Amino acid sequence: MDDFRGGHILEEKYNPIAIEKKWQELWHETGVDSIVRDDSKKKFYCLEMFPYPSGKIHMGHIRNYVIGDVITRYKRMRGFNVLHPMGWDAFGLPAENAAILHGTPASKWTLDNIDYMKKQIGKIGCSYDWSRELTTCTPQYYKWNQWFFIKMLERGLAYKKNSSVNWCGQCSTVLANEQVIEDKCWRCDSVVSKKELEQWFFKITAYAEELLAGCDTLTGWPDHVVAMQKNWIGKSLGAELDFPVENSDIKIRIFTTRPDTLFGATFVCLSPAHPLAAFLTEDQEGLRRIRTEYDKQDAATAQTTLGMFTGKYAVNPINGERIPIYVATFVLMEYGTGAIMSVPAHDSRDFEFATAHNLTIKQVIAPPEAVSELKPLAEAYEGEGILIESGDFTGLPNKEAIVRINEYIENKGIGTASVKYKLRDWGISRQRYWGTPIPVVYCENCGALPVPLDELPVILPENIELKGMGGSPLAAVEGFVAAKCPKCNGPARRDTDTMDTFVDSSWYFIRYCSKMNEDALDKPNIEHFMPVDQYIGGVEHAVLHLLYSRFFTRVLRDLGIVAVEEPFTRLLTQGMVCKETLKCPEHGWLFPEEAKGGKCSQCNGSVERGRVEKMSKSKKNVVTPDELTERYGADTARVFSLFAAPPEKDIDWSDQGVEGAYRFLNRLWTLIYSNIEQLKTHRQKTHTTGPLIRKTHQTINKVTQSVERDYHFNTAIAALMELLNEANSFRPSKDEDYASLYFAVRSMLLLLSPFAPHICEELWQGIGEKGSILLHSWPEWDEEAAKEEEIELVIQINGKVRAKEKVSASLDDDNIREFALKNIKVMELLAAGKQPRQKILVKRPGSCIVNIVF
RNA sequence: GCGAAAGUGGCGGAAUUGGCAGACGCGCUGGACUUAGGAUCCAGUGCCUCACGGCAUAGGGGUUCGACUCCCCUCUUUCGCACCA
Repeated sequence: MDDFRGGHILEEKYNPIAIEKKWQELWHETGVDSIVRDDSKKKFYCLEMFPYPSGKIHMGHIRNYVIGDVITRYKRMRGFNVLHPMGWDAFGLPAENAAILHGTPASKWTLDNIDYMKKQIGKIGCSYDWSRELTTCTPQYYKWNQWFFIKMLERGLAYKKNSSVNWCGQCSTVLANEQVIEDKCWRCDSVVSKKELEQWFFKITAYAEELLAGCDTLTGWPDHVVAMQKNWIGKSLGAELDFPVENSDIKIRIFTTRPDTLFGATFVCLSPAHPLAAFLTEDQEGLRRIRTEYDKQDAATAQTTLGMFTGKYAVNPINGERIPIYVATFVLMEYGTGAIMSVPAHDSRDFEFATAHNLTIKQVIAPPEAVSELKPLAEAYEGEGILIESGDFTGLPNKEAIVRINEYIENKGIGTASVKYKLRDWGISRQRYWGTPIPVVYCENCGALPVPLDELPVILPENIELKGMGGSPLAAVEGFVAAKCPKCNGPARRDTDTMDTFVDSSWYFIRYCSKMNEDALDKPNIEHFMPVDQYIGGVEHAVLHLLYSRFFTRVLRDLGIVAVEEPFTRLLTQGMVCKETLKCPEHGWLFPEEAKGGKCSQCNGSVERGRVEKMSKSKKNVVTPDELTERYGADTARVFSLFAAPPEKDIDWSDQGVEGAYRFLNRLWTLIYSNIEQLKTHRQKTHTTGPLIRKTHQTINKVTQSVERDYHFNTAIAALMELLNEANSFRPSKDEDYASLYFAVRSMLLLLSPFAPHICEELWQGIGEKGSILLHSWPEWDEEAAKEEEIELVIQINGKVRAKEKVSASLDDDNIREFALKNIKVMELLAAGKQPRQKILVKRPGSCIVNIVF
């Protein structure tokens, strides 16, 4: 700790590059910047979404990590024992693509990238506990993916079923969704088709209800993210009913959310993929055409009225009516039962279909105000109403009818109340190389068997040649595929698929609770640190990653590993980093240096200023962290990105804004440097009162409130700028003035240190404080010292501001009102004979308002 | 189409529970110091008006002594979902 003994000499000029390097090294060497577990303090777990090691850190990462770092440093100064880890989401397709295209082994590519990115992260001065650094592509990590897989298999939460994948016939390989570009293969440009493969699934639907109910406990999450989760789970209440097929003992089971409209069902629709479709349809050729359309349709291309009559009729079980059975492409096999009853009068899709096919439309719900006079419907009526032409249920409000009809069908044995979810089970098989091997072997005699737990991990072979042809790359690796059956010891072969990388990120926050040299699932560690108190990341993970993590946490809870059910108490979804784009009508997007003087450097044509868009290489509006830290230093980069907007909003990158942040730090430096001797001398003197002391207390208050209230760092920094402005215009002459200045400067450094740690540490040492500023506690404000002696009295007449005057803060309410009445403008009105009807007084900190109403 | 969020100066953005709209920064204007300034410092800067004053928080209405804030309608933008029966 000798390095923090004070007596440090400041350079005249602020030199961020030198001081940042110095302190980063010193903090690292002395361990000041890493936080060790200390059970005497309250824990705080602050986590940023770990990066995929794509090669370089970009501004989005920087923003994410800086927000997390500020929270970490702030909470630490407030006396918390903060867990703040970092790691690498290291499995994934880009590494595999690099291997296919350039022959670089995926592991080397990944580890090299991690090396480089770790250096970049170090340069922005974030304080991580690197003893917990994890890399998901290491066997030590993915072993546990396999372990969880087997545990889930044992509990029936992992199972195999057929599912379709994107298939490129030309390359004879499976494609991930992101490798399919406009229905074509990313490499050979040939058309992609669907292929059925047997794949592994995790039964997330078993937790659907719990995940949905848990949404209501996520009070620390942004509302829209919770809404997206609920919407994704998509619960709907309804009923399942059997519609018998005429002249047969076959029944068609349908799902509906509107049993109240049962009397209005005028036809039944089957999905083209429904097993009964082929069985019932007379025109097989026609069905085949529709099936082809159905298979290739997606949300954008779907036709709403494509379908055909099967030639058969069904019986409406509630009234015995004979209604036709259709096949329709708008009915999805994956949802509900793959068959519906169509009620064209009360469902817009059914209405459209019925109109196109000339089918009966029978109204059974009337709007409450129009029961007596019904007109033919021009569109489906989907609102509330009263049942009509519905047998014994006629006259009931439809809400009530749902309940009564559900009871009726259950009693009659023709149906049952039913709950459906949009949420599907999570398919985790990937026909890919760079991922966690699925720990299953197939024996000819014994079938599919999990690898015994004590044989884990199943190691992913490295340095294999990837050609990008054929099915799963691992299938071509002889040494990997060959295995022994754990049951009969006979020859067996391994599953050659790997797991979805979302598996890796579904529990990494639990792994961090223990150091890398400790047991991965150490219960006391997990119990101590979980849940994550503050999670920070992009909205793009609002559904999948967060939902999978919530699912995994519950599975791990059921396995006795975790005690909590929700992994993330508070969630902050930070906005994107955007920048203005520049475009030449001839040459497209331009770099700023190609558009000097508003002219395109190639054709000299005038440049259009494009929209402000998310930074991306293709739009040529990227600022790299490297150029920024080399030019201005990390502290400037940090201050700008925090000052530009509150964290949840997008920020608009501006080079001039960065300059502004840099100037702010320079002004701070200059203020301290130019008063350094007096500051050092008056360090010990107790300060007195005065405007600067008062402003300092107010600033401590303001900064603390801004941080506490939703991490609004932009207003916190603004308050510090105000204090600096006031300190700059303060002209000290007496000893006590310098003592005041010292107090202001010292507080300012403490308050600014989470935002700009390097410069604050340098100046802290410069003014002769002892010990690292990082270990200092957050300053407290004194309510009394922050109070103004004089307050501003705003005088309103009929709600309009007419005058402002300074009055003593000690005046009581009546005195203030009296004072306001003596105002010249008020007097004029009084003299004119008007009588005030009301005198409303509002007190605010530092000011008060009197509204005189005539 | 459905759902959610948002709309404030030339720009990014401020404004506890309804209580001085525009904090702070950028930009711009003028000045100082300079051989010079794209450095630094000082002053000014919502709009209209010579001024008194008036008008301003997407637009329109309402509640209120008082509305960026609450209520109703309209417009625009962004995001999510998109045949989920």
